[in-house]
Amino acid sequence: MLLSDQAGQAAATKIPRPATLRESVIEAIQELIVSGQLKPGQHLVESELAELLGVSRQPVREALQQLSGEGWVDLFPGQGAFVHVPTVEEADQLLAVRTLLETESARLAAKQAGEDGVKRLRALCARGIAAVEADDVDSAVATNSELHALVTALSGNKVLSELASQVARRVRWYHTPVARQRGMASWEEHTSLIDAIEAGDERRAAKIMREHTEHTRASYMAQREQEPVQPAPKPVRRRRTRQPG
Amino acid sequence: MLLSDQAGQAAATKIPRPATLRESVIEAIQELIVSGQLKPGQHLVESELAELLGVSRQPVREALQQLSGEGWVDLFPGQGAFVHVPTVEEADQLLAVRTLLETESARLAAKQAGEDGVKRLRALCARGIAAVEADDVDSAVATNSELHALVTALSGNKVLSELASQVARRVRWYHTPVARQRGMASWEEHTSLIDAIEAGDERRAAKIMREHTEHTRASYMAQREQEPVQPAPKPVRRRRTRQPG
DNA sequence: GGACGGTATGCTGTAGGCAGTCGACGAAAA
DNA sequence: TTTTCGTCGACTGCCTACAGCATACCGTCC
Repeated sequence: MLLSDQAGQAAATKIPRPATLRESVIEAIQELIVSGQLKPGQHLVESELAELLGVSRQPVREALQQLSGEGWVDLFPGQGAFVHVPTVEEADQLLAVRTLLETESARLAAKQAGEDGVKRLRALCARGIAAVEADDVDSAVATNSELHALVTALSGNKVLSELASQVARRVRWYHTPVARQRGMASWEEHTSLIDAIEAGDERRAAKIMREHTEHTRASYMAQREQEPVQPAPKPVRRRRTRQPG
Repeated sequence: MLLSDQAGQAAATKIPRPATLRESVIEAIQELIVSGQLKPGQHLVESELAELLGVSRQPVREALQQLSGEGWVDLFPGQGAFVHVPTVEEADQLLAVRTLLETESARLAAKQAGEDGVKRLRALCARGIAAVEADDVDSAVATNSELHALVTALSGNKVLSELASQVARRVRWYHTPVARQRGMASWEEHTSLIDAIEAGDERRAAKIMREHTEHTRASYMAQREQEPVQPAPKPVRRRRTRQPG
C-alpha cells in the first residue's frame, strides 16, 4: 500500500503532535475560565499563571493575547489581562450573531450536503438523544456542539464555519452554567432540521435553525431574569494581597 | 469645569498613547502585506522581520500570532509563519460572509438608527462622492470602509460590528488591487441605503445592502476571471538563499 | 542511477532578566 | 477631615540567550 493511499483516508488520526506549550496554555486557561476558577473581571497576572501551569511567562503572554482576540479576556496595555466580564446585553448580541451565522449555515447545508453528511448528522443526533435519555448532561452538551459544528462544516463555507465555531465557543461559556435546560425538545428540533437538510429544503432548514437558536436565546434570557447579574466586579488591578503568614 | 464634563465630550482626542511595540509591529506587517512587499505564501522569519523593523523577536512573534488569528498569516507549529495565500474560493466565501453580516447590520441600523446616525452617514456619503468626483481613489476606498463600519456600528450590536469589521479588513486586502472599479454606482447605492435607513425600512435597507455587497462580489469574481490566480506559490519553508558575496 | 541515512544549519519555542510604568499607599498640607 | 504629593511595590513590556527541532544538503550503499 502506498503512503499516499493511507494519507487519502479520512482522518488517519493525525499524529498527536505534542502541541506547543502556548496551545496547551490556551486550553488550560479557557478551562479555568469556563470552570469558574478564574472569575470574570479577575486580574490575570502572568507570572502567577506561569507558575500555576509550570511554564514560563512567554507562553502565557502569547496565550493571553490569543484569548484576547477571541473575547475571553481583555487586554489593557500596561495593566495586563483581565477575564472578560460578560454582560447580559453582550450575551444577547452574541446569541443574535450566532443565530445569524447558524441560520445561514443551515441553509447552505441544505443546499449542498451529501448523503454522507446527512448520515453523520443522524449519527450525532442519535448519540445526543441517547445521552439525554441517559441523563448524561455533559455528553449531551458536547454532542450538541458537535452537531452544530458539523452543520456549519457542511455549509461548505470554511470562513463561515470558523466564525461560527468561534462564536459558539463563547456562547457556550456564557451560557453553560445556564444551559442544562431544554433536554429532549432541543433534539427533536435537531431531528427535523436534519430532515430538512436531507430534503434539500433551504427555506425550511433555515427556519428551523433560526427558531432553534432563538429558543436557546429565549431560554438564556429567561434564566438570566431569575438569577440577576453578578454585582459588577469592576476590573481593577488587584494589589497582591499579602497572605498573612 | 469638572473633568467629568470634559470626559463626557465625544472623542476628546484620546491621549495619543505611545502604542505598544506589538501594535506598531502589527500595523507595519499588515501594511507590508497589503502593499505586496510580503507576498502570499512567503515565509516570515521572525528574526528578519525583527531586524527590518528594528525591534526584537518578541513583539514580532506576538504580532504574528495576532495576525494569524485575523487570517493574515498562517502559523505552522515548528515551522513558523507564512503569509496567507488567498484563494479565489476563500475570497468568495469571505465575501459571502460579509454580505451576510452587513445585510443584518443594515437591517438593524434601519430599525434603530437615530437622526444623528443618519446625519453622520450622509456626511460620509458626501465625502465619498466628492472623492470619486475628484478621482481620489484611495480616499474613496477609505471612506467606503468608514461608511460600512458606521452602518454596522449603528446596528447597535457590538459583537456583530466587530466581526464585520474584521471580515471587512480581510476583504479589503483580497480585493483592494481589484476594487478600483465601480466608482459612482457604488455611491448611488449607498445613498439609497441611507434613505432606507432613515425611513426605518428594515426590509429595503437589508435588500439594498445585500445587492450592494453582491455587486462587489460579482465585480471581484469577474475581475478574477480576467487575471487568473497566481501560480500556486506553495508555502514551503524557504532556505536562506545564501547571498553570493 | 536512485534511495537512504548522517550531518549541518537555520529557525522556532522557551526561559530568564532588566528597565519602565502604573497603581496603591502613606505622609504632609490646606 | 479632605486633598495633594511623594514614595514604594509590583507587574508588564521588551530584550537576550539557549535548547530542540525541522529541513536541506551530501556522501554512501544498493
